[in-house]
Amino acid sequence: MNGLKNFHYTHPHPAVTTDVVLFSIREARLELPLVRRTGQPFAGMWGLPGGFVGIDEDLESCALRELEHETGITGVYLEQLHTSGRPDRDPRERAISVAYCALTPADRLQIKTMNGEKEVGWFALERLPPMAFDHAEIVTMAHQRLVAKLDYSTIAFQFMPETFTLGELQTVYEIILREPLDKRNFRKRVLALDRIAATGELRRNGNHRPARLYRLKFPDKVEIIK
Amino acid sequence: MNGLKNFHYTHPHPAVTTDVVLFSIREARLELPLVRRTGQPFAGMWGLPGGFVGIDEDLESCALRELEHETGITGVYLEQLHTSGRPDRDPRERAISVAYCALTPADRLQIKTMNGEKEVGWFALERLPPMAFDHAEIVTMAHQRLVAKLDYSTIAFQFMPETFTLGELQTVYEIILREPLDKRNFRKRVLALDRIAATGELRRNGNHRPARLYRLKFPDKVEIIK
DNA sequence: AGACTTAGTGTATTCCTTACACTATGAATG
DNA sequence: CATTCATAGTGTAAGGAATACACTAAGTCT
Repeated sequence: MNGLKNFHYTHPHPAVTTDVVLFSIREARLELPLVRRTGQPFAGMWGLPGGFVGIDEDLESCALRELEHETGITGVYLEQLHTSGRPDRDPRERAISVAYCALTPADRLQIKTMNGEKEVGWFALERLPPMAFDHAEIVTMAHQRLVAKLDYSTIAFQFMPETFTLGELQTVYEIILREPLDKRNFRKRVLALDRIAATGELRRNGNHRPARLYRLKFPDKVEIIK
Repeated sequence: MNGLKNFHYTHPHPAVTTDVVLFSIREARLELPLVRRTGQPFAGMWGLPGGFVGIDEDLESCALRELEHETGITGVYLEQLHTSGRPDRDPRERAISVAYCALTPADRLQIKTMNGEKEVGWFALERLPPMAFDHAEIVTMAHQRLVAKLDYSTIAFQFMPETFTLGELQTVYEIILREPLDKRNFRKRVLALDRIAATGELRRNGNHRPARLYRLKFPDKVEIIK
């Protein structure tokens, strides 16, 4: 805390923050974590996880640090989304927010929720609460980006756990696109990408034929396709 | 100038700048304007037009203002590109740059070059000089974005003057893509977009049949296509 | 009048996308 | 142990989109 120090500039500098829209697929919905704000402004309201950029801190590091600090979530896929700088977006002082879009498989969550002092809530994209600042706009932008990237990149693979079935992968696409897909065409297309490989293992769940398990060939890479 | 004033904060704030990569097609090349730096750091080197964001100034306004101030160019198409914030990118102080990608037809230029004190130079994308800060990286990103957007948006139309021929439009595409296109297929595709309309006028230049002139139906709109 | 230069036009083929229905396999049930 | 149940897994035909390709049109220049 620098509460007692002062920093001087010959011209005024804006505050810079990062904010993260972290998507995950939970309970067959596209959901994201929001943090209950404790201080002013917008105290008590929900907002994106984020905070001020350290003076020697990279923007991505800041986004990841604040995400971990406020939600306990680490190891996500992260890409820069947009920088919002409307002069009136923060009533206290000029604040510029560099927004990031992040994706993570649902099985990486819940390891350490409620580690900070702040309340964290998961919200379905369809049922978002009123949000602080211009965070609603940022979420909209992130969603548009996600949908757009679905069909020219391998971004959806970032929702998948270590191993997964083709049925599960198809379900992820269907949830994001909000429409059913043809099973045979989906498999044909996704296998033709040559980005996933069968592990040789099977998954046995319900009273039905077991499904082959697959894994990503390049787990952390999101590629432009076609 | 605020040389005598001081601004105080309880925690350090970064400086925020905007930088603009403005593409235009000149002499059958993709070119962009750079500004000779006068002050430190990188004095004497070339850099993107840009500068500090005013404390009550929108980011886009800043980009447009600095572009006009340093190069005299106005009325361009502008879209946000990327925000660079590596802590060491400016040797003086922490500086975060919001980069914009801009496009303009060549006939809007040269109206008032050299209006400021700074030297402005146009450089072919293939023959860029050494550049200040991380501006070379920013230009690379802008170029990648432009090429990518060529085939899923109507962005290339932003290079065209009020009226133009299909041959000129095809040449623009060929310059950016660095490959020749089939004339009949190009016309079929571009007319099918239904974004340009014949004016009814003809253009007579050389010793050959005159070409029909077209204009954009929605001059300022860049749309996602297909 | 003839040569030159770019404008302007249509069709056949190939490739990709889409639509579509049945068999396979293990679990659960009685 | 036979039957039911639920999801896994597979191929082909038709339609639509992208591609390859060559000649005529019209005005200028000599």
